[in-house]
Amino acid sequence: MNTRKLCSLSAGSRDFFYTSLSNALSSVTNQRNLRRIHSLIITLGLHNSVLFSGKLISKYSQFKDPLASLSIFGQSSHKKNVYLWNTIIRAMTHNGLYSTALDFYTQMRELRIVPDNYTLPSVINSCANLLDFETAKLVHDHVLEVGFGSDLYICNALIDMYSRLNNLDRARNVFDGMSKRDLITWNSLISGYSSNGYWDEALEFFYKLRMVGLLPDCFTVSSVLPACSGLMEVVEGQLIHGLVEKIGVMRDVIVSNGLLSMYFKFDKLVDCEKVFNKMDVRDTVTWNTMICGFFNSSLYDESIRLFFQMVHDFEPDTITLSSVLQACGHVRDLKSGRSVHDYMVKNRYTGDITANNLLINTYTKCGELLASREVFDSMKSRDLVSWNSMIIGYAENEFYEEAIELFNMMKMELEPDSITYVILLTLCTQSTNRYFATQLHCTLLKQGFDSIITVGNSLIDMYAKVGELDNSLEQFENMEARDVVTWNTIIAACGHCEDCSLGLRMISRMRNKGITFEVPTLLSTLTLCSFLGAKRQAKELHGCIFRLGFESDVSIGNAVIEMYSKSGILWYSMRVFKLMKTKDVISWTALISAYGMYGEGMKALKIFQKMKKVGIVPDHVVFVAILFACSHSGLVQEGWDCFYQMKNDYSIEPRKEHYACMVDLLSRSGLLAEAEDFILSMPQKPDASIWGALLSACRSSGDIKIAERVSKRLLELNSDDPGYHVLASNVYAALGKWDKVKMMRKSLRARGLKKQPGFSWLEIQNRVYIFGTGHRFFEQYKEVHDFLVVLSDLMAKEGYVADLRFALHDVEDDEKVEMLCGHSERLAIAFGVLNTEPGSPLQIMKNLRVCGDCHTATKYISKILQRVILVRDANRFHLFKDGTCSCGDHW
DNA sequence: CTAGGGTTAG
Repeated sequence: MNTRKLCSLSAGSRDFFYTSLSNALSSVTNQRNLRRIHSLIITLGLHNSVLFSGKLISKYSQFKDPLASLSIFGQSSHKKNVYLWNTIIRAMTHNGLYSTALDFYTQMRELRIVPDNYTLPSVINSCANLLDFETAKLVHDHVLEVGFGSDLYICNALIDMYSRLNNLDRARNVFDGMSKRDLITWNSLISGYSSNGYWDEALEFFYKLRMVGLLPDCFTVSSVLPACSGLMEVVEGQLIHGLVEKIGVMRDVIVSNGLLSMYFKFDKLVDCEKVFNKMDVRDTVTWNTMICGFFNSSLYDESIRLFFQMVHDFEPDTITLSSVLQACGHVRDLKSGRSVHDYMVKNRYTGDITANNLLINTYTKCGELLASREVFDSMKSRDLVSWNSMIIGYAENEFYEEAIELFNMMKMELEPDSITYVILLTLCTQSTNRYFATQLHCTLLKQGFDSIITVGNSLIDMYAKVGELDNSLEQFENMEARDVVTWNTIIAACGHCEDCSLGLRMISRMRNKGITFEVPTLLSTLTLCSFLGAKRQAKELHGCIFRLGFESDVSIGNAVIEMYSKSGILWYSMRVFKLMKTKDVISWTALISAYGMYGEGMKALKIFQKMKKVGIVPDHVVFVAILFACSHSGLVQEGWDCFYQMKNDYSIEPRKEHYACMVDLLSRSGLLAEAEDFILSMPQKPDASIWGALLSACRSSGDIKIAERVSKRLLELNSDDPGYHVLASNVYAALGKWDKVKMMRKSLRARGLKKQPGFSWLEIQNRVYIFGTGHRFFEQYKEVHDFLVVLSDLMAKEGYVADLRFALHDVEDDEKVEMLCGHSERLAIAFGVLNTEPGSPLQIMKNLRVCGDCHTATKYISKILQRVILVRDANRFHLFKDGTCSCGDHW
């Protein structure tokens, strides 16, 4: 029928069409038909009717066309009534235009029109979505004012609103004031408690609900399940699971997803599988929960496998992709990572920033930096995380300059955040670019990032790791706010810089502030105690660990093993190792290192065999320990075996530490030429630590020719570590080339590099006494000096001749002897002998390596005085007994 | 119900 015909109809017929149109409007199912009816209404001139305007407004809003609704409302301005106002408010809320809805509500109030009980829930809902607490209170007052205070729907909406505004007291008040409640009332309150983390209350009301005889539905259950997880109430969770099966909401996907998530939180993977297999309807969230759950349970391969199973008949979303990419990165599964990437490209998922950021991350972890960069460059828009991820990629793969370059590029596009600075400060601890560290510190000060605690913590750590404890300390003292990590970091800093007394002071300051010790606190404290090597302190700390209940922590156990071994009680290390319930590769490494330090290479090898037998896969660190052990026991063949085993059986590329150990092993065993060839065959450029290892061995073996050649190489590297300069300068001193020595001293001073001063210390009756080389001002100095003179005579009679090559100054020979006698370890030994019972063992600690002459002298002293002397130097233990040393001169 | 970057520790 055409329009013309319609217009010429009689009044009765018009009534008929009026009703038909109204019915058609109510039952319209798509937007196209709605538009047709709309134009018909206009043609018929019925658009001024309040009824049709209202119906059109709500229909357009149903089909998500709020602009159409708005224009109809605007056009009928001359005769708006309550009905239209209500309709437009509901329409706006329904389409998420909450502030517009509230504007209409305000206008309505100004016109003194009261919304009906169907519209007020919409108004309340808008307040909730806008998180507008002030308006929320006004609306609530208005509700009470107009007498809707006990309306079920309105009260339900109010509870929901206050829950979302995180004001559970008000939600609870509304709940308590209601005379009639339905399941939605209960669900709103329970979900409010649950989503705001009030687990106890959520469970409490769940039980109350059951007591009043109501049957929970899928919404109730999915609200209360997180509360079970949150409270770690596995039994409650299982009970609810049982209930769910009984009342039959099991078929609901949301409920099953909730059960899955709960069982994953309790690590009940078997139950997860059961629930998953029972589900006949699954959705994307189901798969995401599975993939993410396996990831969180460290079953990365399983989560990758599930992804490829999922894509057969399900479309993943960006959350799925993010989860699976994380898993790929974790296990460095480049192949799967690439497949996921391919999938993303083929299915046009490449616009998601998060997924791309994770792609960068995955490729980075697999060492595929070019691929990371390709993703980074291909991104249409990048956020902070993109830049930070790419910088981390460069930093983790030791491309420090590239990381810095990217940071400079980043600054042109957007403001770095505190995390960027933390990343770069961490980079500074590894890179040797000290200039950049200063620059970075200045920039972050200018931007005010020094007030962010994590940045401050990273500054403390950075300065300590480049050896500038003073700067760490200054940063620490200047901080206005500190957290537990700050304290842990400053204590660790003292450990890195070997300042025990400062470390111990920091620990007591921390305790006085009432800050709770954490695992890292104790780990740092253990490191300090290991360095100190004092038996009493070591045992006290171990007791403290028991009292605090940290004894079962694996990393703590590992550090305790190290502490006892470095304190000269290897037996305790073994006992702690045996008592540990779980041991990781680090525990075994700690024990192997311990035996290595005592020169027990064969035992270390046996432990290594046992470790492999119980199924622990060796990592690169344990190979450092085993090579170190071989080198300190002169086990050349065994060392080579391990070196090749590492490459061939475990595909671990040797790092410079491994090369340094091998060079050490070869050169200590007198194979200097072989060691030099080995260095020249290295795939990487040998650094100072490698040449340094050869040089120190040359010195003890007395091969001056190679020594001079190696010194030259070492100096060419121009390392910042003063130790190597001192080593080279000692070679020239031994050669008598004093001009060169002087020149080097000068250049060291000019560059501000200071040789670490030598210190020795020992513990007598719970007190630690420290001696520095050439120290004269301590109690009993005269007695010690006189005793050393007497001792020299006795030693001379036994055949001792001072090895003047170890006196490092250009002075007369008798003065050189005098200087050697002033070496800190000799002072400590003499002091120890004078202050302990004759015949009792002595234990001396030294921060540097023991000098050759002192080593010989100590052998004589142990024989003449019949004392067992245990000396721990920077590298290992020497047990002097009756004129010999346990190191067999391999040191 | 599910998602991305950082500090302390061998």
